Amino acid sequence: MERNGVVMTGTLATLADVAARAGVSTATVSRCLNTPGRVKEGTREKVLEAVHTLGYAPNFNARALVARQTRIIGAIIPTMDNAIFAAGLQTFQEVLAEAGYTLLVASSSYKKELEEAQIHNLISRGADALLLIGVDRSARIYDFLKHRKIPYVLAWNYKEDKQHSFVGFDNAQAAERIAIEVMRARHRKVAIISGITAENDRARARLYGFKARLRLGSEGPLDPDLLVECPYDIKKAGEAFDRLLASGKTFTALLCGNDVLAVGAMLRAKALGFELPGQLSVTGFDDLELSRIISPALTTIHVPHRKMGYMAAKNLLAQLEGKPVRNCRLQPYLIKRESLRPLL
Amino acid sequence: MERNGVVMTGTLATLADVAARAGVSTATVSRCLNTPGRVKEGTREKVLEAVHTLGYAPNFNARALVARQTRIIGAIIPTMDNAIFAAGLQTFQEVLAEAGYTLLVASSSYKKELEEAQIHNLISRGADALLLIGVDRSARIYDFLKHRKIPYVLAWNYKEDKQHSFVGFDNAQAAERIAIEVMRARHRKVAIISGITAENDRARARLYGFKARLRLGSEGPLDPDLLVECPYDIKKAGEAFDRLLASGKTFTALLCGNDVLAVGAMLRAKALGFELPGQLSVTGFDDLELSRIISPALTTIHVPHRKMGYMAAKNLLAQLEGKPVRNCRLQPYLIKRESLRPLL
DNA sequence: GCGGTGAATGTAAGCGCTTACATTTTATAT
DNA sequence: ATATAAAATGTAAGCGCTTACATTCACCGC
Repeated sequence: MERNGVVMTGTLATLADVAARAGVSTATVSRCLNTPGRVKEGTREKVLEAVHTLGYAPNFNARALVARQTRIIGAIIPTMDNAIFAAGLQTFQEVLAEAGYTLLVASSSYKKELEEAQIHNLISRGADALLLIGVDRSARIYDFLKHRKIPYVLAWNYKEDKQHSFVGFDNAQAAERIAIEVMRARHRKVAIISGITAENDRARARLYGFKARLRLGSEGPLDPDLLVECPYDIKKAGEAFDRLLASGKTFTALLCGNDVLAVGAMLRAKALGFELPGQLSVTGFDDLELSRIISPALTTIHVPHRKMGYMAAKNLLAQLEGKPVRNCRLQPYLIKRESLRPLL
Repeated sequence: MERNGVVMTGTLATLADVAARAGVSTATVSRCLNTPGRVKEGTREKVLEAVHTLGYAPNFNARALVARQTRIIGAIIPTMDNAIFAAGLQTFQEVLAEAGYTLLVASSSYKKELEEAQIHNLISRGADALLLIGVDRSARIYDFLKHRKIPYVLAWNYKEDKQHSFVGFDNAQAAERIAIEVMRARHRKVAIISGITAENDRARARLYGFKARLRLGSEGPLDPDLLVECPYDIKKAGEAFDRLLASGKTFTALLCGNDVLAVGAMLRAKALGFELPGQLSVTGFDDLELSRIISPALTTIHVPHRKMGYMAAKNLLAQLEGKPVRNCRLQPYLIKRESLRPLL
């Protein structure tokens, strides 16, 4: 029974089947596949021929069991639902693929316990290394990783901390940068839509940066009515904007912890008849594609997504090869577009 | 040596270690973990205690080797780089996770050979089932899948074809639907920006639908100068728009094979000073978030992303349980927004 | 032709787990 | 109490592969 040159047997071809058909031992077949240089030309041909006619594909699980590595790298991202992590992850994956690694992606929905479960899952599945977002997780997890000697890199955040491998940037500082810009534009009544800070160290750092600078620029601390937290979701951000309005307090600028939030708020504001940026200035964070699409185009903080993905992959690869690695501090920068207008 | 209640040994805890510590056999430990109902209360406690203090995590590779299933489901999508597949995949993943499966995502960059390699890779890694996009791939691949009895579902397309499991929709028909709308709006000079048709059956079907209806509405076939193909990328779509303009031919409406293309073209058109939709009507396809953000908001075809992800997951799960499955034909529909304006 | 050498190949152990089957313990009926 | 069935547990084979080590082969100089 043969189709497309592949012998169709009831059961799957194994190394032993290939060996039998090629008239060699399983060891030779294995070498043929993994270290072709170590088998004689003629033998190799016989084996490859057998591999081909039997439609043999190696069983990675068996291989992983003995070789103690899977060449799988796991990534746990908070969400696949919006574009925040897409570009970086794509680059990350490309670099890994080039090095013969496969990326296994899981998402934690911004939940700590879920993330811990996912980490265990990926490790149990034999992930050789891990990409994690942010640094804020229990010591138990880091102990576990250290115990099992699993290389990992923390992205989207940066700390002067030799304990972990960081490939990221200082969220608080970048947030301050944009807050400075808002103050320079003479806005003094400023509202904030932040990401949910409870389980997200980046959101927390950004909010911290916003507040720190706002406090300097205006008199006294931020009015709690002018701060709302909201998941990174366009529709929810619109509702958050409504809540801000409902407080009855006025504000001339709106600082958002992320472009998705900014876009959601702007869409809602426009629907309510606000004239942007004349009546209200809005700023974002992350420089997603969205920010160039919305009108007025969003003033935001550019985050080097692709570079971050690239550096994270390189860092992990280096760790896996036992090479020394250095933390990588990326530099986000302000992008001025039209959504922030100076107050007269 | 103990930290956080986890005994730190030089080497990793195995089933046998747990068994030894709990004073039972490996079989009991295994049952404890997989079919807890089959071990006595007291024993279970001893075992769980040992699992916990040893920081034991099962080795899925070993388990997969003997159990002949990994509870991994592979998905190969053309790109992770833009939002097209994100929402559907997120839902897909959620449904799978609930059923105890892990999603392994790979991307093919719209390249057929790369996709084939990825399929082999995922199967070698023990994927129990596969999610594939579109139907257009070599018979060799389908033979391979059939030979290895790997359940798979094809999404984003639909054919009356009992040979494969489809969860998708008729791209050509939906494309016709929007073309009809453009004709109704009395546009007769229409240009098209299509996705790259060579390796993408959805793009091909959409283009086919556009052309079929345009031919009916106007006299004679489409002017080849008014058709360009372009990858799903905002910037490249802007360049495609430039090429259309460079032909010197006039057109009052622009049909795009995807929202990303439409947005790219609109951004470029706006930058060139076009007034939209007064001077030019544009339509998209897919109803990505982008389409509500751009101004004027995009008239497009809504594709039920989440439902598709949900149904694809359910279909695969059913196949894995040996239940009978039916193809699922989703119904996309026209969404009228502002980017298409009737000609006077 | 011979021993010596390195290359090519073979032999077989064992990676960590599940599970069929065997054995022991416990519960139930008489 | 005893026989019997059912529940709990143990024993051990083996999943498909890699690799240390043993063996065989091919070829060299003398």
